[in-house]
Amino acid sequence: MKNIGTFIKENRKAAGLTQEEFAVRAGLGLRFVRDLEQGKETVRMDKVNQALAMFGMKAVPGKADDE
Amino acid sequence: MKNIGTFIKENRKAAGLTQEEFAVRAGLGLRFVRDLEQGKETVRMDKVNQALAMFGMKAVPGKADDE
DNA sequence: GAAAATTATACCTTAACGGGTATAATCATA
DNA sequence: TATGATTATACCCGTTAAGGTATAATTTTC
Repeated sequence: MKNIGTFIKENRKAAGLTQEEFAVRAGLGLRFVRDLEQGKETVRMDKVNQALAMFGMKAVPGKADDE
Repeated sequence: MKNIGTFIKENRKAAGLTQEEFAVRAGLGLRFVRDLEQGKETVRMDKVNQALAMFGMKAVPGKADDE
């Protein structure tokens, strides 16, 4: 499974949303959405889950070596 | 899939480690390990991944409705 | 049951995340 | 190319996570 930032970026685009639109709808700050999609690792999990929830997902444990 | 805190708690116990031993081996603070296992949602993702890495895992997107 | 070990909760300090804003860079479209 | 839209990077500040320590509660072991 791809990393979470990539997942958000791809699904956001597939939904036809800009980062700004996505941030507003998810109730997140634009800066956070950008940091997340940019692969920042020190983000807060509650915010990450708030973003993933837009696609019916959440952060769960997965094999680390899955591409 | 269970939430991450539960995953850590169960696997840590299965490995026969106390929270303190686990914290030391993972290079994490004892307080963080406790907060994580207690279900604290505002933890930082890099620390969560540091804990999951002890079992070859990392945080990935998963279906939100999986029990 | 008692004692020891483990875990949970509370207080304090330091470092940094998240948010806002501004500016630069990149991409899309004509 | 030019123009606009979108995304990336940088700065400042308030809030808070993380870690340490101490104490209480819980669990385990005898």
